Amino acid sequence: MARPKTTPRTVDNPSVAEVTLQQLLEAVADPVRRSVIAQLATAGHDISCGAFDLPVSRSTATHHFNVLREAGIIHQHYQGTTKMNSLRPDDLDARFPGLIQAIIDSCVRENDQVTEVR
Amino acid sequence: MARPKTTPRTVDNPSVAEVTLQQLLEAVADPVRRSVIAQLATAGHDISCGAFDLPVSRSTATHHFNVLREAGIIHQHYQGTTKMNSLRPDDLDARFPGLIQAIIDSCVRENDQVTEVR
DNA sequence: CCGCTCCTTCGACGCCCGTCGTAGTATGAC
DNA sequence: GTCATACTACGACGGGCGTCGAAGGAGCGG
Repeated sequence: MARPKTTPRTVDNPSVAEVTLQQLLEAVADPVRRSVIAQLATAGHDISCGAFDLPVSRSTATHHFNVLREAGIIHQHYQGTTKMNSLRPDDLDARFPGLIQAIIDSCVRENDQVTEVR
Repeated sequence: MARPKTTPRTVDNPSVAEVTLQQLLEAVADPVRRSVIAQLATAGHDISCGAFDLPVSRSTATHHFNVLREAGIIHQHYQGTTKMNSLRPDDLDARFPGLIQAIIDSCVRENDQVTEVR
């Protein structure tokens, strides 16, 4: 009712308290998602969804971004039609001390190895 | 094959170099396996396969122990017909700095929460 | 209004993993 | 030797997740 036909583009990033260890570890268990983490950590600035180098289709990529966001690993926000991604400030560290950082570090190393073999 | 009918009961625990990040994270993404980790960390001593409190059948438990061992997280050795399990000394720390310990800590906390709700 | 770009949603599909029960092997006690 | 115990190996099954393509909404620029 009186709902606008068009919904504005917003993203709701979950609060830290809503994230479970299960979610976090599942999110990180997928190589594509780890690649996203590595690219974000290496770049040091926000990256749009389309600008990632990923071996999957756009729709699959969207899925992975959702998983990462719901796990509290990345933060997303719209900027026009473009969706920007950044590693979330490590407030997750309060719930899982040291875990996020250790994971990010491992992801970066893993990614470096891959690119260095090429 | 001239393979002896009876193979003595030995376990080969993989070397650290053979473990991949993928293996480690997959291993840790399962709640049953995290429970094993938590119980080992809390106990502080070796635990036999049969002495764990797990919500799955014995054969399934065996499967999980294999995954944990191949991921370099636990060490197994026979003692008669009993197979003992221990958390592996953190030589994995060289490959994935801080990761194992952060995971173990999170597993313990997670387990504590569960038991404290009861 | 039109078209273009980005990203999302939906349904479908295939495969892998966790699960089980059964049957089997190794060890130790009697 | 016989029996009991502890764990393993194997085959089967079901559900979930990653994957895709097609179709569609949101914003931007003419």
